[in-house]
Amino acid sequence: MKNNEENGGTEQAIMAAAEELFLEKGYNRATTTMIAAKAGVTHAMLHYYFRSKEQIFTKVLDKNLEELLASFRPVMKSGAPFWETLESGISTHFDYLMKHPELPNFIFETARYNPELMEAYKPRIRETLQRILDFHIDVLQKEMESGNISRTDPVQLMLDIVTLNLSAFMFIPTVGKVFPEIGEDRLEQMLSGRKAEIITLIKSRLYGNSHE
Amino acid sequence: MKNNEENGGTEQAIMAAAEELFLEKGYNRATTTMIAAKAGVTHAMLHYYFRSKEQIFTKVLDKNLEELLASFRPVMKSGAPFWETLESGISTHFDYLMKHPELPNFIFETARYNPELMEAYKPRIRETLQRILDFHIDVLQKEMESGNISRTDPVQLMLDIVTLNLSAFMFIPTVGKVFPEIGEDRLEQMLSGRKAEIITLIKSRLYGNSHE
DNA sequence: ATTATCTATAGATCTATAGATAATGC
DNA sequence: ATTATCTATAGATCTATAGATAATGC
Repeated sequence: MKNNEENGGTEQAIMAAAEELFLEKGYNRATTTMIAAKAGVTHAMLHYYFRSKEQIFTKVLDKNLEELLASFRPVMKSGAPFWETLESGISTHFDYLMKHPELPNFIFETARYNPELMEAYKPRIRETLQRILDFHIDVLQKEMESGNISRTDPVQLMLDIVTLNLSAFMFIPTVGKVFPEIGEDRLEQMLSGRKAEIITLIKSRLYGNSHE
Repeated sequence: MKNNEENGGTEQAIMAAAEELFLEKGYNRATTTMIAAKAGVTHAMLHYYFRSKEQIFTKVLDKNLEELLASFRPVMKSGAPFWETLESGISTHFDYLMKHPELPNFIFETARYNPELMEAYKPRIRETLQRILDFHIDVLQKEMESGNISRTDPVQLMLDIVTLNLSAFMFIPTVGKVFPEIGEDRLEQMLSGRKAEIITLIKSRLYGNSHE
């Protein structure tokens, strides 16, 4: 009996099922039993290929955390004028999340309820966040000194951007869970409307706006 | 053997323990075993007084959801000029959450992973949110027409305010769980810094600001 | 007699492993 | 001989209840 051709092998089938369930339910609520069922394999197979639930989860987390960190990177492609750079950063970040809408909640859930599973990634997370912060502190400082933008605490500004972007993807689908009658379409609309709104919000925070 | 004088009776002790654990861990992760242990009573007592885990949870949810909905109400004490009203609304809402920092995450967690437990509350939630929205649509419309504020989609503006306020209380403590070395003080600072920042943000969104 | 408590246990479910069995690659 | 799979089962843990026992209020 070999591998299980269709889904690219048993191991891949397990990984795929695990990823889907972990992203949807988080570490504690997604059981190995459910994962096996969804992958269409016997329960014992999970342990044959991965030894433990924690190890499967770690593989899933690894991949997805890497993706979330990557979503912050394009923010820092520099060269262009300040606002253009920042705007395209926010925009790229938002678009990235649009393609992985479950990402913010998955990482949040893990960070909050299973922080020990993130231990190994702490240095890399730290480093990424620090780098982003340093980059922006610098640029913001210069812009503020030349009077181009309002005075702001860089940490707070980063929190503005990050929490606005992330929470869009956390809250809107959750509202949909409690009120399914709102309809996918309407929720989609609200979500994609967020992007322009967030950019406008940050722009007027920095530059003011003249009642357009 | 009567009641268990100290903690105001066994029933109260169970409720208190249950509330603490449900708020911290959510419905699924807080087990009846843990609740009994924390309350210092035998496990059977939970079922003697409340019959089921679900019923204990419902009592906790009931109380806390009521509080969250109440946190939206003061936003609508009207009479004063538009911006004063809105600002005091945001501020009051933020202060309210400051006193119940676990509230946003608790309700979010329940809505996302146990929406069926919120069924009974849907009408009241709907109604509260609708009322707030209607109120603001009205006032915003007027202000926009007289050219006092920038053109905005009221739903998006409400999302701005609500997600900014709620996510402050969800993300900052969670960052603290992954990086305990940041320290309570620093986190407290970031959190209370949010309030002024959020108000400034919304104000400049509506009125612009002249680089102060 | 009623109310409160404890002990013991049922029945589900979850993670994990041991050991038998079948297929594949030499 | 190695690799993959299945069956069966161990051992934890979780929610829930039955039934015995003790305290309280008449």
